[in-house]
Amino acid sequence: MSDELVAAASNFIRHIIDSDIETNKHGGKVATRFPPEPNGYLHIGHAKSICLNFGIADDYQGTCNLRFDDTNPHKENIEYVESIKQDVRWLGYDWGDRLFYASDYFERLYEAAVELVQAGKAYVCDLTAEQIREHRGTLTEPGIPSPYRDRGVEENLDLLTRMRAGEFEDGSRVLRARIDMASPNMNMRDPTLYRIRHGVIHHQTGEAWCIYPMYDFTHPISDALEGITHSICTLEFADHRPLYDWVLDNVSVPCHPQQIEFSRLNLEYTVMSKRKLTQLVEEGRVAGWDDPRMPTIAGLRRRGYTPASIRDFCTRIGVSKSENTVEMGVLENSIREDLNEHAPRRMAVIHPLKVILTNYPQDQVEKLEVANHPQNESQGTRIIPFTAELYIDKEDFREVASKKFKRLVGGGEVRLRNAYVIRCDEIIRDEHGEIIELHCSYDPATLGANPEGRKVKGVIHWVSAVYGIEAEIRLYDRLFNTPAPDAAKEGKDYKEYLNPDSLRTLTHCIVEPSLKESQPGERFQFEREGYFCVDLQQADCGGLVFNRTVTLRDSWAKLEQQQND
RNA sequence: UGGGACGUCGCCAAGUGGUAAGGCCCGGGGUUUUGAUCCCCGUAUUCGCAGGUUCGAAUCCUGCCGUCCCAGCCA
Repeated sequence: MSDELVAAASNFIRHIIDSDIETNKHGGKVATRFPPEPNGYLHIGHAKSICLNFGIADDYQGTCNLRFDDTNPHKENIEYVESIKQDVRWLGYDWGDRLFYASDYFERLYEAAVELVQAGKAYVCDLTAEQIREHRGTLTEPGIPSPYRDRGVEENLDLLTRMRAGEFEDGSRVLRARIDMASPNMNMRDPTLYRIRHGVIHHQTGEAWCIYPMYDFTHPISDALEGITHSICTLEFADHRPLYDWVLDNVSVPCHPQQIEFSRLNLEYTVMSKRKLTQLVEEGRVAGWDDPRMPTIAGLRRRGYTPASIRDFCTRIGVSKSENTVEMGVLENSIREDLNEHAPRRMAVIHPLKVILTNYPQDQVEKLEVANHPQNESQGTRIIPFTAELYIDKEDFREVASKKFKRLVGGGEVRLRNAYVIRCDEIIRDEHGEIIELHCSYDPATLGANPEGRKVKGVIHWVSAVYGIEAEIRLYDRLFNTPAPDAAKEGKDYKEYLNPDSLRTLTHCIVEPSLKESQPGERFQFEREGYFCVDLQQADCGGLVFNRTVTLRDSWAKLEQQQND
C-alpha cells in the first residue's frame, strides 16, 4: 500500500468519528467490523465497505473485525466463507486474530432472548408466517396485536425452551419482540427474533441448534459483544436503527455501538445484487463467480485488476448518503493508472497479417534489445528476434486510407516499433480477393534512427513469424449493454440486456517469444492494445491464455467513431 | 396517503454563514519510435424550486417539487 498517494477523502463518517473522539464517546477507541453473510462471493460494492471499515481502523489506530453474519444456514456455506476470507486478504487487509462468526454468540444470543422474555419484552407467537403478515398492517395502517402477545412469562419461557429443544416444527412458532404494533416503522411491529429450522447443518455449529436468531436481533448484540464503536452499514438498514437501539437498550450488553448508514455502490453496465449475480452463475450466463466479466472480487482478480487499483477506486468514489451510479471509466482509470506504471510492455498481434520483408536476408535473425518500460529504466530490457517474416495486426493496414490513418497503407511507410521503418510494396491476395500477405521492404538505416529526408508518423507493433508463439486472447467487454440493467423497463428482465459480445475469444494470436515463460496472474501491457494478464485458470487448452483487463485509452477509435456518426 | 433518507458540473464528491475543492469524463494545445504515458490550458456568477432571515446563504428558517428505501419466519 506504499504507493497510495491519494489521501483518504473527508467523509461524513470520518467527521462523526472525529467528533466522537473529541468528546471521548467510546473512550476514544475506534472499532469497526466487516460483516458479510457467507451466501455468495464478494463484489466491488463489498470492496467499498471493506476499504471503508478497514481503512478507518488503519487510520485511527483502531481495529476492524471480520465477522460472518451466519444466522441463516439455509443460504450459507463454507465455500463462501473461504472465498470471502481469500478476497479480503487479497485486497490487502488483515483481521489479525479477530475472525468471528455471529454463530459464536448463539448461546449468549439465546440468553439475551430469555432475558427479554423474563422482562415481558418478547413472546412466543403461534401465528403462521402468513398470519403474521396479515397482522402487521400496511404502510399506512397500524398492525393488530397477535393473540399470543400477552402470554405469561412462564408460558413463554417454557415454549422458548421447548423451541430450542426441538419440540416444534418449522414455521409453527417464532419468538417475537414485544414493541409496538402501531409503529409507523414496520420494523418495530413486534419483529421476529427467532425462527425454527430443523434438519439444516450449519457450517459452523452443525446440528447443535434448531432455532436461529434473526439479523435484527443478532447484529446489535454481536457488535456490542465485540466492542464495536461504529457499526457501519448501508442505507437500507437506516429503518432498522431504532430496532438496533431497542435491542441494545433492552438486553444486558457491555456497550452500545453506533449504527451509521452510507449509500451502496452502483456501477454502470453491471448488476450488484447478490441475487442477480448468483442467478448469472447458476444459469450459466457466465463461467462462474470468477468469470472476468463479473463485478466480483474474484472476477476482477481474474480479469487482471490489482488490489491497489481497487483500493484506489474505492477512495476515488468517496462515501456519502446519496444514491449513486459510478461510471465504468472511474474503475478503468484506476487500473490503467496502476498498470501503466507497473506493467512491463510486450508486443502481441491479435489479428495476425503476414508481412514479408523482401530485401531482408531471409534467414537472418537480429536480436533487438528492447526496453520493458519506456519511462522506467529499472524494469530493464529484453531481447526480441527480428526476422524477414513478421506478423502485424490486420487493423494496422489499409489499402487506402485518409491522411489521418497513421499506420501502414499500400505504398506507404510505417515504423515497426523498436525496429525498422518498412514500406508496403505489394499486397498479396487469395482467390477470394482476401488480403493474406504483404510484401514490404525495410530501410536498414532506420534502426534507432529517423529516416533521412522524410517523416514517418506511424508506429505499429509486430512479432516475428518465426519465433512468435501462438496464444489465446480473450477480449472482455461490459457484461450488459445498457448502463442501468437494474432499472429495466416494465416487463423487461435485466438478463435481456446481457451483452452478447462481452467475451470474444481469439485463438490464433501471435505473441512475442519472451511471453513463453509468463506465469498465471502475470500482467503486461501489450503495446498499443491494452493491459492483459495470464489467465489464472489457463490449462484447459494447454496453451497460453491472456485476458484483456482493459484497453489503452484510444483517441483514434474515438476520432473514427465520431467520423462514422 | 405512514415512516426513513437523499437532491452541489455528464458521473462521483468536498463544502458545516464570508463569497463553489478535487477526481473521472469532455474540449484545446505541447512532448513522444505505444494515436499510450506525461505536461499545460479550459469547463457550475451557481448549489432541486420558491419565498424569508442576514451586511453576507450551497450552508439558517418556511413551503413546494423530485428520487430512493421499508409491509421476509432474508441480510
